[in-house]
Amino acid sequence: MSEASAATSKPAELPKAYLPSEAEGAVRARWDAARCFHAEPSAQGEPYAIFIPPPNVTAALHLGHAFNNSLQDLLARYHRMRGCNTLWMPGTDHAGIATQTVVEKRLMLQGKKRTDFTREAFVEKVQEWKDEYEATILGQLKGMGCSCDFDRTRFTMDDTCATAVRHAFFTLFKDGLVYRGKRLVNWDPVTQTALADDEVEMEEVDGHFWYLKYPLADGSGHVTVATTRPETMLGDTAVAVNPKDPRAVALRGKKLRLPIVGREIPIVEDDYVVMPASMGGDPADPKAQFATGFLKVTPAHDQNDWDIGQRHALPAVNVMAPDGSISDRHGWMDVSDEARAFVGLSREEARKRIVAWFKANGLLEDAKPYRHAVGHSYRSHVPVEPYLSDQWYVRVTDDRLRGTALRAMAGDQVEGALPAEVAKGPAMAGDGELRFFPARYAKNFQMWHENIRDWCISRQLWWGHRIPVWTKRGEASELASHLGALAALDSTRAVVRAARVVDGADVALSALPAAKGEHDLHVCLLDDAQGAALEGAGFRRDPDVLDTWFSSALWPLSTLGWPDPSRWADMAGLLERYNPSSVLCTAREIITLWVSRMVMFNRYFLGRLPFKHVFIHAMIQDGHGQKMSKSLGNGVDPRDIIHSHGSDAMRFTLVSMATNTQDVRLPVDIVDPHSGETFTPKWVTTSAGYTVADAVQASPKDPSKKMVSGFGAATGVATPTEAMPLARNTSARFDLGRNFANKLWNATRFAISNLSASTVPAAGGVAAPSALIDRWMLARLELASRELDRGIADYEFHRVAETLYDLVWRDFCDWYLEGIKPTVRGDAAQQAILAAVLDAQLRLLHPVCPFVTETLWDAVRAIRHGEVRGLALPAAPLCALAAWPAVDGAFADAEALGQFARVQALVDAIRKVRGERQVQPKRRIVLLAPDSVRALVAAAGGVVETMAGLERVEPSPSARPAAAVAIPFEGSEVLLDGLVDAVDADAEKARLSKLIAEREKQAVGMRSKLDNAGYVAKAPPAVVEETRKKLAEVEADIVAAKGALAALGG
RNA sequence: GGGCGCUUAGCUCAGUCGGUAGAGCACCGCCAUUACACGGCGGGUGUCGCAGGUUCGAGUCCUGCAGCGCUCACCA
Repeated sequence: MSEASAATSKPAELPKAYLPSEAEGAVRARWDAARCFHAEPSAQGEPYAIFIPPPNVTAALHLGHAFNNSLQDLLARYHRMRGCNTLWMPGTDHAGIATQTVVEKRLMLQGKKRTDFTREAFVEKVQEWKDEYEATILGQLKGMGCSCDFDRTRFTMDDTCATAVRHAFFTLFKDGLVYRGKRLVNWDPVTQTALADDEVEMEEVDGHFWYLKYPLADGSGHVTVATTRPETMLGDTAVAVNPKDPRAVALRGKKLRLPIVGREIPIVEDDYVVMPASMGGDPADPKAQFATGFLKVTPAHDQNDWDIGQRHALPAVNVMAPDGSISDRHGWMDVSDEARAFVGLSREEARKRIVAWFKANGLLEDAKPYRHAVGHSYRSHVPVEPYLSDQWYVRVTDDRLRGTALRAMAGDQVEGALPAEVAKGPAMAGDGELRFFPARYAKNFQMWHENIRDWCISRQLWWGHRIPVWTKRGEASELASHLGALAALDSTRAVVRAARVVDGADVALSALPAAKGEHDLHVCLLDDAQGAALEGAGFRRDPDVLDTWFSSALWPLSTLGWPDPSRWADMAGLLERYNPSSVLCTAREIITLWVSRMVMFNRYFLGRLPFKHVFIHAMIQDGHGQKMSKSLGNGVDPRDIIHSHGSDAMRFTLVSMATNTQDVRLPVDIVDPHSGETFTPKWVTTSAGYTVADAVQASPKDPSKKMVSGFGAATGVATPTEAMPLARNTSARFDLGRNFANKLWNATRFAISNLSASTVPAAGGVAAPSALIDRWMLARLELASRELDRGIADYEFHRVAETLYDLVWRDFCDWYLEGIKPTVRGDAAQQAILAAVLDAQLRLLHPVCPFVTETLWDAVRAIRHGEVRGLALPAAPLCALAAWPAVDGAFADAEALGQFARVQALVDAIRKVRGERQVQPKRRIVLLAPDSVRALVAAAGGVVETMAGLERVEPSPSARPAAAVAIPFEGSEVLLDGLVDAVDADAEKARLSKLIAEREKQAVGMRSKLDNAGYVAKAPPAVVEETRKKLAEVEADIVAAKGALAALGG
């Protein structure tokens, strides 16, 4: 920093209150201009890297993201200041299904749908949406002060990421870890796409158990099946019974006539079937309570039935169209006249009609209400349909994926032991190095991987990474004619595979010419170069796109230019330097969705962990205990809070809420745009049972004036207009941070005003502080800096906020600044210490409150007169670039801490009397005290006089002055004189009586302890001794107080 | 149903190795003291969810129960 620029920062320029809105923009501009946060792999320092969990581009960020990013920024700034070569990689996620859905919803408002456009035109529309929200999100991050390397901002569908995705898919395909399977998928009939297991949400639904009678084909009776989904009976291909069921023998070999359809279906025996409790089934199994012992088997519409079908070679009859309606065009051939009436019905309508049919035909035995959990699409919120279709899968159950993820876990965080087959897997760099904070979340990770199923990665969407596979279907012999041409393809850029259509099983290419039946010939291409030729030969590119998490899983690789950083500008060296990264900061639900997949992919593709630590933070809930989410629309825009309280205030408050036990509840208010008044909105309950702010709110000042709530705008229920503007949110919770930032501002302003008057240059620095209060302040600083280091290392961020709050407010403002007021202007050494403490404080605070500290930086640096030896605070042009304070352990001064604690206790005791007796603040009083107390007062160097409002200190007199008030202190009696002009004997008696009662209560507790032989014998001697000492003190206090009371004639 | 959390002041939350409970806000007094009213000084407030157990001693450890949240499973 130049002298000239220092001179321009005059203390007089600092306004009386910190105004974030005026400071933040300028600070951000200075950081950006200086490119403070740009990471260069060639630079010095231990690498410290964080990958942002890329926010999806469906909507703007809410406070949950602000929380997540405040913590990441804290970590990034702290480590940067500690000299680490720090990269915080920013970016956004394309969020395939979510983003496509919001755009489709927007089109619906215009009366259009996706299929009115070409694929390219629709993707163009989504792209526009993405551009808008990507800009909004990046702007929000900047507004929050995030120290991301924005030069390196990535998007999961940009060229760099797309290249990584393509390479990853190709590699997995080549290695046999991607396969095509005909399976039941979780099908969303509204968005008409497959969903991964974790995209399905279970919701409690009131349904029924229907008991349907299926007649035996030979007319000899019937069996009764129970079902909650009678509409699927159209696709039944068997009824199963447990072989142990006593009725099974008589039914062996018999057939049933499926009602409505007329299909003749077998009775199969399978021990999967639960027997009813009455037939010897386990009464503890809830299924045994309502099961009939006969299970209808619908392989095409139920996962378990599919498995039974596989075991008994049953056909699968799919009776539904992709939109969930009953259809005879997707695998159902034997439609009877009776059944035709149901074709075309929605699944809901079909259910009603089928139940009615059974009832009308005397085949409905019973119907019982039943509440159960049903899978719903996390996107469209309709029940998911198990649906038979061809999809692409990643074989994550392979040891190369699942096994490596489990072996990555820190040994001490593994519950029990890893499964034997996993434990014996090949060793690899990073094994045992993945650690979760808090540790309990390791279990989620472990359980997920131990029970993982193959991952369905194809999605029937238009927005996303298109699957790079070209397929031709036909008779094997016909397909074989292509083999020659395909063999000529460069094997490093193309992989060919063949699969039987009926079951998706792989077939060796060499066996294809001789194979019978329909086959698929799949060609996976690393790039599109050969695509046109394939299409010319009748191959068709797969229309589907990849699950969004496929690209997210590559984030720590793709953002660094994997597989070949050298092909991108300015990315050389990134991968080596910043992968593995240091920590991933995210929320619980992401452990399975994202953390798991990043670990598997990073280890598979690069042989390394993507990150060493996983920090899982709490969830931000609204005032009603509901998680803030983009889809619910109850999220609060961080820009609203920045507007009402400032960015630092928001950050400080969020950091203080980062405890590692509970989720955080944040009651939210609305700011009336008409009057500026803050009020509690009118709440309404949504159909799903959530409590949200009504979309349109009335001004509390003038109910005729309306406004749109954040919920209204986020859900599109109401559109803001000039007359009905969007109302910002706010929350009184952020007052904490705002007050804190303002306190720091004013303390610094005041300190500067004391220092700028000084002309004393301190050459060589202050050797060792001599005044108690200076020694104490530096000891507190030393303690705080260690506490901050610990809090950050343990990811216990609320401790960081608490430590900073106590340091600045309690120690620095309440005691240090007040205590040195009389002396600092004339004491050069103290000035140097004050200036150094100010400087150090800004640095310690910077990771949490970057804007206010940066705003004060120049002014504080300008008044530094000299160094305090042992407190290294090297100059830096910006606080963001300053070094973390190196506080010498020699400042840890237990004696000063102990002695100052006594000073504080004495001052508190005097103030308490002053407060109770309502002594005017300006009034100086007299302290009459024994030698030990006067020695303490003297050692404090005037601090007691200043803080307690003492005029003078005198020895204890032999006779108590008439107007004096006695207070017990450390077991001796201290008198205060001159409190009031005339003593109020009654008030004084009351005060003393209360004090005696308090002390008696304490004494009783301690005596009963000491009277307990067990306590004295078994408790640690130091604890017993401490109790004795305290009791003696308390008893002395009582004697003193009683003496004073007696002197008053009480 | 399995698993993981949580239940502490009116509110939002801390509470480390077991030693008689803390913070911020809110509330009540007093204070326009020349850093800050986004402030200062002082004040009251608790069957630590319930019931047992271990221990000289339990908010803290153990068991059971209740309620809340998340998560996995469940469409017989």
